[in-house]
Amino acid sequence: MKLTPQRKAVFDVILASRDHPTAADIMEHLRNSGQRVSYATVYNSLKYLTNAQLIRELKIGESASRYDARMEAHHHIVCEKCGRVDELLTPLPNEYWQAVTKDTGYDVHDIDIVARGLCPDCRRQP
Amino acid sequence: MKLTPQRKAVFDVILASRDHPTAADIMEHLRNSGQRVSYATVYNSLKYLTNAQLIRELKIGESASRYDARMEAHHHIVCEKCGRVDELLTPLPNEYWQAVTKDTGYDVHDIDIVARGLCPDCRRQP
DNA sequence: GTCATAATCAGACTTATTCTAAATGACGAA
DNA sequence: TTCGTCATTTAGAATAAGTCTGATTATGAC
Repeated sequence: MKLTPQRKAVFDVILASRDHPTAADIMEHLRNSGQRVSYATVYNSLKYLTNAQLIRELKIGESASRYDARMEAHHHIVCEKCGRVDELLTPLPNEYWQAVTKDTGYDVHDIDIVARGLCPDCRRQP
Repeated sequence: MKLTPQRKAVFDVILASRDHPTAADIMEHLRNSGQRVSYATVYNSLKYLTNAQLIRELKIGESASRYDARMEAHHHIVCEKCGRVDELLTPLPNEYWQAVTKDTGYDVHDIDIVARGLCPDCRRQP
């Protein structure tokens, strides 16, 4: 009694979407495809899926969190013009981790990167 | 008619605080020091100061934005236990910028890093 | 089938932030 | 000075994202 139909439905929406949908996007998608879900369930599902490591939550400085079903280590890049969020697969060099540990004295668990700029499409149209 | 007394007061609070205060922290600080300000003014001031490049806004995945009066290029590291936010001065190597540009096709304007881990104080007390 | 527990639901609530409309203040022109 | 204009401040209403509540509805174990 874990991956309920609602949770699976939420997961499927995230998997299918190539963008990184927000809770509201997911709600809209589910409603449009004729499923009746409550907001509480969507958020519950997102939390469950995050704990289950099936998705991850992205907080990239917008008001609403986005969700990503790609679980391999990666970062994100946001277009400042059209708002689209792409995967950023460029890995951070190991020396950077080491330098952070050394410079801050922290036990570093995780380093998150959000780049910003103009996406290829928006570069073309000024 | 620009850097009004209220805006200066907000700026001074951020300058004086070694932590990175939220709007609510700033409000509290001002009220405690006997100044009557409205929330709208605090937010207006924060926006003005940000535009004037006197402070910057930090969105590090918490619900509330924090504000930082240190303007030189730098990043942040958050303690997962006590929540404190420290400066992360370790610069990102130039090759990383180049690699991001190459890998994504974006015109990269800015790369933001938020590291997470255990601060030196919290490492000591398990 | 019965029971305990977990998940769902609608809607109320909270928190951070923005908006609104009225009041205040600063400055330049007459 | 007095006026008019326009930016700023204010209190409180409005919004947006997310969480909580209490009642209802599955689900699986027995």
